[in-house]
This record gives sequence, structure tokens and C-alpha cells, in this order.
Amino acid sequence: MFTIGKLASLVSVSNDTLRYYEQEGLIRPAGKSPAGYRLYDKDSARRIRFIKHAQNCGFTLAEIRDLLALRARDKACCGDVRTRAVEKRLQIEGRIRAMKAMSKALDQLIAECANDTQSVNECTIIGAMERAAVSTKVH
Amino acid sequence: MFTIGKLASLVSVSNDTLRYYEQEGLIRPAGKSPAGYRLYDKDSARRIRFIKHAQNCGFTLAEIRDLLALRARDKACCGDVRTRAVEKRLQIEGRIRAMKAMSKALDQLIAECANDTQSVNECTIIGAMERAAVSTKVH
DNA sequence: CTTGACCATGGAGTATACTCCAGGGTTCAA
DNA sequence: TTGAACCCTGGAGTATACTCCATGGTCAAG
Repeated sequence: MFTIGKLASLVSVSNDTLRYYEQEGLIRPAGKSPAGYRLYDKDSARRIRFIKHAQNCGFTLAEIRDLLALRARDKACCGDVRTRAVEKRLQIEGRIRAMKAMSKALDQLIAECANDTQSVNECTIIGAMERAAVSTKVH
Repeated sequence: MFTIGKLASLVSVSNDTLRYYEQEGLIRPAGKSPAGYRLYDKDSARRIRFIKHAQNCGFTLAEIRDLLALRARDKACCGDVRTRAVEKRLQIEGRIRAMKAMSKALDQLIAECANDTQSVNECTIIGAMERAAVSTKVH
């Protein structure tokens, strides 16, 4: 059990952010001290790391709340939960494709920048992106 | 050459968004009509699609402005441009890893939801995420 | 030559995700 | 027992990325 400051430094966010997450229904302290101090456990830390992870994947806090709600809903892993999970996975896969295209485009840009024999006009990310996108078909 | 409304519907954003992008230095109309109407060409459309693409990859408009500035800067593809491109690519690759872990976690969740023999306690995304993250080491 | 669909500018408002007080209580080491 | 370092709540402020006016000019069809 640690106080908010301990947890905050443990997971590298601010106390305010933790209180904000609580307000938004993303986390709940494991308990409270007699003085009303929030007390967290290791699960809280895991949960916050998950939130950060999901944010890094481009999910909003509202979406992350959904994502978290997928787990342990009521009794069993019902069809609804499964549907949402499948939905989210599709979303992620779309983003991964987009990012791969972007990465490929940057690769091409970097390669072009490496050989100075290339003309300046050819050195455009948009062009590289388009060439990369042909095979990826995003959106 | 098309007016703002035409371009907007072509790339599925609002007129306001296009004016906002202009204000933020992300786009510039190819020209103006005598009456002061913004006139765009096909390159504008490509540029906006690039912006949307990059946003989907998790970049802010400021970062996208940087990304766009990578192209055709001054004379040649200098080291500075290359450095930035390499930087951005690293950023993207990190995000791709994070998203793959997330996707894997959801896969696992979906699989678990499919076989009802699994107990409820095992059906947690956080758990799935952690198992997925072991081999991926994000951040 | 008017009417409806377009365009312009400037500025205010919104949602998201924090971030930073102010004012006050708690804990603990010296 | 006092001072530094913590905690609380409530509310205001910030950055980003739009979104929505109000007011007024432009254009093409009928």
C-alpha cells in the first residue's frame, strides 16, 4: 500500500493526473487511510501502466475506460465483451498499418537523403508516403 | 483548382478545419480568386490526406508541420533533415511495438472469451497485456 | 435581379487531458 | 512542538484541435 505520491513517482505521472484519472473513473484507490489519504496497491500501478500503454496506442481515456470495462464484466466473457474487443483490435490493426506505411515512407526518405545523387524534388515525404501507401491501402 | 468546400468534401474534413490548418501553417491554398476565395489544387488534397494519415499515426499538428518541413528544405537533403526523419521513425517504431502488444493482448482476450471453459478471473486485458508485453518490452 | 448556396474574417466556444493554485489538514523526524 | 514534506478538495487555467457563430461579400440559376 502506497500513497498517491509514491504511486505517482513509481509510474512517472503526477499526483494530479492520478486524481484526474480517478475522477474520470479510470482508477480507484485500493483504500483510504483514516485521514482520508488515498492508498494504492500494485494492481493500481499495473492499471496505470496499462492506461499509459493504451494512450501510446492512440486511445482516448474514454476508450481506455471501455477497454478496461471489457474485463471481468459481471459473470463471464460474454459476446458483448468479445465484440468490443474485436472492434478495438480492428481499430488497432488499422493504426498499425498506417504507422507501417509512415515508417516505410520515412525509411525511403532517409535512404534518399543518404545518396546525395538524388535530386531535391524527389525528397518529399508526401511522395514517399504515397509510394508506401500503394501497397498498404490505409483507411 | 477547387474552392474550399470542394476540397473539404473531397478529403472529408470541414471548411473550418482547412482554414485552421492554414492558420497553423500546415497548408496554403495554391491561389486566390479575384474575390479572395481560396483555390486549391490536387497537391493540397495530397497534403491534407498526409496530415490525416500522420494524425492517425499519433502525431500532433506541430509534429506534422515538422514532418512536412523535412521535405524540400532549402537545397538538399541535409543531415539535419535526415536526423529528424530518423528520430520520427524511431518514434513510430516504438508506437508500432506498443500497438502490436495491445493487439496481441486483445487477441488473447478474444481467444479466452471464445472458450467458455476459461474462468472469469483469467479474462482481463491487463493480464493479457502484461503477458504480451513480456516479449515486446515497450517504452 | 433576387434567392440560395457558397465564400470571407474575427472571435467565441467545446472536448480532451491534463496542470496548477488556494486554503487547509496530516505525518514524522529533530 | 514545530517545520518540512506530504495529503485533501474545489476550482481555475492551459494546450491542442477543432467547431460554431455573426456579419457580410460573391456567384449562378431561374
